[in-house]
Amino acid sequence: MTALQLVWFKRDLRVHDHEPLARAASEGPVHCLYVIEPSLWQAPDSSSAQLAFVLESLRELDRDLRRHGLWLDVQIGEAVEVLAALRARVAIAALWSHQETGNALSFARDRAVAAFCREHGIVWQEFRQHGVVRCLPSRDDWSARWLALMQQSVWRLPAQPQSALAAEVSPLLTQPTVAILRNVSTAGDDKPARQRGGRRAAENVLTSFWRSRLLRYRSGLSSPLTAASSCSRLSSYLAHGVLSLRAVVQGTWALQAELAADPRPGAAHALRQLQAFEERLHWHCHFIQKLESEWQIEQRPVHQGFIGLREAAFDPHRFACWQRGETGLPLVDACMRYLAHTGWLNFRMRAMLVSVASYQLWLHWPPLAQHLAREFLDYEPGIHYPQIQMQSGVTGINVIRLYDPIKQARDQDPQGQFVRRWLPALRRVPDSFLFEPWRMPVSLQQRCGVRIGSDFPAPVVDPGQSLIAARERMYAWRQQVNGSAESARVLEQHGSRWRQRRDVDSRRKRDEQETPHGQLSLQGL
DNA sequence: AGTGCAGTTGACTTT
DNA sequence: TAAAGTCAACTGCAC
Repeated sequence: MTALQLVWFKRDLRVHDHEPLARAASEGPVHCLYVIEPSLWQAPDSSSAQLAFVLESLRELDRDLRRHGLWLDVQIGEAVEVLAALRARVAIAALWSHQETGNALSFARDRAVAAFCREHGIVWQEFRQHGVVRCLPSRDDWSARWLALMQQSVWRLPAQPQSALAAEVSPLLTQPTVAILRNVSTAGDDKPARQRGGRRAAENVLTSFWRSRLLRYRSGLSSPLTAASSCSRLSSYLAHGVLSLRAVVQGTWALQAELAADPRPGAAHALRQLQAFEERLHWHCHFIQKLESEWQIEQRPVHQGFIGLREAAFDPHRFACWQRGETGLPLVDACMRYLAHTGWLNFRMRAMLVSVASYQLWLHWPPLAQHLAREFLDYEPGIHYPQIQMQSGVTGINVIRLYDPIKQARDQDPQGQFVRRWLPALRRVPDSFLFEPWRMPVSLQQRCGVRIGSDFPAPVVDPGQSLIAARERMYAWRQQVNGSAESARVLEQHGSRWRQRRDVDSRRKRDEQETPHGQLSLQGL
């Protein structure tokens, strides 16, 4: 019996550009494993829709592996138990996987696996798949590290990888992978319009973005009406690793190079869109790094001076209204229902949902984070928690952004198509009242066939007053923590160095203008 | 043709 | 990926 190279798939459900798989395959016979871990899928931040997306991706992963003479062994159980059972039957030469920046549960699971490996003398080889650095000493040279990783060439499987004999490994040999997947229940997948998992779907989305949708990227990003087709829509595929971030970055660079050499007038426009997109790929890793560097921020605020800000004031009724899309604020409710239906929402509207919950409704952020984690098909813990905390104003280092849902509606959905589509009760309300239907006189309500308070909820808070109150509370609180050692620590540990660099640049530019030197100073003589 | 003025736009600051 | 306010520059128009 030859010892096998065990490749453990987690949030990296692909064959292309898979470093652990490629390296393991050059070492000896490979066995590919995915573990459906009940403790993770029963956790309050995961949902059946996400599981269904993963199962769809596993099905295609198995198919792609079989094209290379390999196959995917899908096991159900806790990771350490599954590994122990495997080890009882076959010799494991090494465990190969990508590093994962997950939640506290997957972190604990990884520690248990590490202990198991140590105990049994199994070497666990982990590799980076994002521009995220374990045990990052300083944020200062982070961008350079990101660039270096993205510039490395993509990994390919050796031509003829050697598969570990299935008979040796699996007692379920008679049951092909697809049958196992079919038996996993996804009851409760309540998102009829969600994206489908799998490599084929991912490639189609990527291709349509690069071929055409790209051109409306910047202009269509903000409005919920256009975002679904203008945004890249890669997030779910990146979150589950169906696409490799590096491959997307390199594809973006290649297309940029092509466009830079293209003399046609449209090329410059396309190039600008791609630059905006590339910036966001950067931010992707910047945020994940925060959770990697400080895993505790899943539970407590990044800035500990914000402990106590909202906890005691938590109002379960307001929270339930927000969750169900029944706040009585039309754009907020429309967005929540759209999200429940599709598992996706564009960035600006996500920010608005969190802002309204955090400020107007004055809700503590962890319950918001948990609800949205389940709703987002593209839930990526490393992006999720830092983002929610930033939008709810407890990081202490970011500008407080208070969204006015009425202004957002007027800006992003001026004709009210989005609101009317997702809130049929308001379909006949005229534009002038659509975003503040509670202002309608009763006679008008009757004429539009909607009674505010029964057919459509009355607003759960006064949106104007609650916004003003929240602003006052936030600035008072910030005043109090300003200049504290904690503020300096957060900035040092998590702050983007981008702003700093720009400040230096603009200061240099200003200095050059004010005190001309060298040849420039001769110009006026 | 130049001036004054109201209204608009954009860059920047403040909360 | 805020919103509101300030200010200077600009625009169109009347005289």
